[in-house]
Amino acid sequence: MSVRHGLLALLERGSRYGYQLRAEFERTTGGTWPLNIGQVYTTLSRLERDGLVRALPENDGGQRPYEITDEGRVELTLWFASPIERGDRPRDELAIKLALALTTPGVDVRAVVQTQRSSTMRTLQELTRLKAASREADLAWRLVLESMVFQAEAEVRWLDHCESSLTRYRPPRAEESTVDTDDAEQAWGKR
Amino acid sequence: MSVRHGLLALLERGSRYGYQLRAEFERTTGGTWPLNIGQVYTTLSRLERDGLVRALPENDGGQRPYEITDEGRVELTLWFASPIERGDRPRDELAIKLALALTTPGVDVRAVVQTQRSSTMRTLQELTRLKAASREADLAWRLVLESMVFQAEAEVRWLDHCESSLTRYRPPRAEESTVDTDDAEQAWGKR
DNA sequence: GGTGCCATGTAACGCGTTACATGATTAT
DNA sequence: ATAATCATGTAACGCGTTACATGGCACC
Repeated sequence: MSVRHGLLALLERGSRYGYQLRAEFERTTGGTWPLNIGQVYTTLSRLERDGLVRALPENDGGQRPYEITDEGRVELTLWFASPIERGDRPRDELAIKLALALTTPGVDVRAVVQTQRSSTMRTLQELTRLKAASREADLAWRLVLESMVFQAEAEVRWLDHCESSLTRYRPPRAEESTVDTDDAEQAWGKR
Repeated sequence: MSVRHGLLALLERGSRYGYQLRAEFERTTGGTWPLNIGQVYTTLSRLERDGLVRALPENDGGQRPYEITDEGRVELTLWFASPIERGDRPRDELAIKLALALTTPGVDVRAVVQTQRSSTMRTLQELTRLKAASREADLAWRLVLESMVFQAEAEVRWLDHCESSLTRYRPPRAEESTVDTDDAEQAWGKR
């Protein structure tokens, strides 16, 4: 929903057409998340269908600007007023990968952790470089950048935490409960 | 791709059918990200189509187990071996929301930050509760939990950072560059 | 006999991405 | 002239979610 609401927010500043919307969206987020132009048009169509946006007549330059409707303003206000909850976020692929690596035979979990750590550290360096190059006037873009820095730092800390947990952890002996036979008939077959 | 690769990883432990896959997936991630059963079947179909998985004949119980193929094992190994890069991740809705809130007229950015902060703090409490209730044996689930804790903590720190930036920041006077007129003809019209 | 869980699917839709088609204007 | 950029769209596909349909089996 980021794009949908993002476009709505941009239209709250005044009427815009597709290409402008993409450019402004990418500008305020510093080009971090490039926005496909095709998606702008399809999203505008859906917004129009839902009555949150209204298409204006094509102007001299052959451009088709849109404006936000009152209903759109309500929706936008609601978006800004409601927090993003845990359930709204997409699955965390890294967490899932590590969780599964732990119980997949033949996977060197430590290697997975280390590879990710190196990659994230590189990202962190790149972010620092970008931060140094950013104009101090552009608050929005700086905050987005810093959001990514905070996240990357947290990820590194978590990866280190994972490693030390791996060291400490002794897997429970197969006395009971845990099952990792080849075919899972024991775990599920008889019930 | 989390689900696709996740299922592949589960099948590496041995042959499984749809319902089992969902249950195991949710178990190793502690039910944090519930997995729709419909998606399991469609994903299995695509995996089969791509030759990463093979359907086995229906068994006595009317179940249709799948097994991983050699090609599937290659794909899985690749997944574990390659880190998750910045470009792979989805857009961060919170960062986008805040960036846009900054330049949308009539939006109380401080209120947005505070609302989100409260929500994230509540999440953090909930996570602490869950952590206390978790069995120490289940390493995967604990690590997933802790990943979310680290992320939530980083988010709170970032929100605080945003607030203090807002306080410090004086928006650049409209002498030059910045444009926020109603219709954006000045910004784009003449070029 | 009904309720509920196990189990397998299908359909419809939204979001997101890539690629392609078509023109107009601008720059070299 | 032709190459690049601006600008608007369409098509196809993957992933994800919700809802619905169907059937078997167990339990009360």
